[in-house]
Amino acid sequence: MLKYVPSISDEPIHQRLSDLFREKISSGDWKEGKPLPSEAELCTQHGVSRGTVRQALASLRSEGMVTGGRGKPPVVARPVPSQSFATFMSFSEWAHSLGREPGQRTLEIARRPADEDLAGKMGLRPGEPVIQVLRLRSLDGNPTMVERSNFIVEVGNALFGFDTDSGSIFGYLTSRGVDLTRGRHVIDAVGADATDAELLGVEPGSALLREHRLTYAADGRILECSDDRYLPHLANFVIENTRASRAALVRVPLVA
Amino acid sequence: MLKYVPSISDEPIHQRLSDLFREKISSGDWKEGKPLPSEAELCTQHGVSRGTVRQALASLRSEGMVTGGRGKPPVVARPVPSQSFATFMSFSEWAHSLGREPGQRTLEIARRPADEDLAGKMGLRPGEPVIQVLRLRSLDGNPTMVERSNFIVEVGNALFGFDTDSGSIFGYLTSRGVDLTRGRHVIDAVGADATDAELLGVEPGSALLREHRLTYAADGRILECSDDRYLPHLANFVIENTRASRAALVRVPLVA
DNA sequence: TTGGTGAACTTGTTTGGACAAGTGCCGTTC
DNA sequence: GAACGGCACTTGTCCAAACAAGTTCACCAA
Repeated sequence: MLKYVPSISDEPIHQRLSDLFREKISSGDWKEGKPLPSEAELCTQHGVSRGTVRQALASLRSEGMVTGGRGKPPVVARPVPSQSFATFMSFSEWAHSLGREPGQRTLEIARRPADEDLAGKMGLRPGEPVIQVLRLRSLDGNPTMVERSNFIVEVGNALFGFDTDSGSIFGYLTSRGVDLTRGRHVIDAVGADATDAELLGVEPGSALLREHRLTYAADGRILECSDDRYLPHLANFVIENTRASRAALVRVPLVA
Repeated sequence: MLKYVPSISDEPIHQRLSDLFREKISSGDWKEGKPLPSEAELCTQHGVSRGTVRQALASLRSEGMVTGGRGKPPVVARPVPSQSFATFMSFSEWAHSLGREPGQRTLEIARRPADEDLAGKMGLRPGEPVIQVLRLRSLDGNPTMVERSNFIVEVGNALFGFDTDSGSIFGYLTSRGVDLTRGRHVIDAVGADATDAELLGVEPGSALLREHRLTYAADGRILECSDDRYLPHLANFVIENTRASRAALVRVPLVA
């Protein structure tokens, strides 16, 4: 088997391929609604076996970017790629991926005991200390989101050595070796409280889009619990699902 | 290869396996946080090859129900399975899957020309007629959501022969052969207007969670455009993502 | 007791082959 | 010209094998 470029990267082939395919789609090289090359063609083009090509395509399928069926060639369904873990977890990463400039103004960073509600969510004993950060995030200078984050001490203490006005907490923590691996996001709506209203420049009680997030480490510990409130006319959430592929999104009821 | 039960079903093996695994998890047979049997064990248990078992597990992985890594046994990450297409698309299906009783009161069903905004969203010419349905949906008798649906005439006309107070429009349409295959959902927040406020029993301007949906046919035509507004303390949306698996959810900005 | 080595086991990656099932096209036939 | 049949091509499914890479745990040595 002949490899044209003996890649330096140690990423598995199927992952490099799916990244390549994603890029071909987002760059418009493979156009929406148009069929992409057959599996056999992709095999010979990249010098890999069909299993590997299928593995790469399966990744795109599960994201809803590609559809297709038996006999029919696969078709580009959605030109907008789904977002990587980092892009979805980090406001800064997200902004950069859009070519926008993220901004942040830290209003408070404090260490205080968790109240009962927060302790319950984070699996701590009530009164155990957490590091709380309150920031106003902006896109190209426009206030967009109020971010309230709570970190466990072990993680949060590292933040006192970081200028939270300088950029991404997510990026800083990962560069420090904190292994954020999983996020659980609950999306609902909430009326702006006095703080939200003042920071975002809206009337108190205005509808805000809230993303309530729990961030887990690889071993299952909860590292962070946050409450992000977006101006709904500046950002929202999109999901696609099809009969063939289940969406990872779930609509849940809340018991009264 | 020996099959214990030569199944009558013509579903592919990997799909039957993934359904079985999903059921084992939701029934508590495989408990959250506990490792599940090794791939080799599952192979011998079900008399299939490793590739097939991995294909079944990949399905669960992409839904975030199972995690794992090289060397480590796969672990049940989330006991709540993701929702099928029907469960996520249909309020009635959703309620039933939770063991709750869905309710609906039709306030209006009308045929009128689409305004410019709606026509743009649905890819129609302004003034082309659509069928509009306004319903109040409830869970166990409690008002939960205001549903505003717009159907293209071809689909909507079938609704005049259906009692929209009797149950699921989604279910009725699919039973009539309408091929709803894809949904695009935009989630944001909105203040309650006068109608919402009265129906849901809240103050005008209260924050509501809005799901704005476009439903597509297999050939890509838009069949339905809806605006569902939930009481945020009664229902919301949850998504999980990990470093390994991209989520199908995307956070998008709105240009000012 | 502690530390390190290594074997056994696990999952991840990749290849190759075979068959089933669906689509599209071309040519034949009526 | 239209309908039919068959062929080429495509994707879906399934199997078997081999190696790479990480984890776990028992065993042995210091």
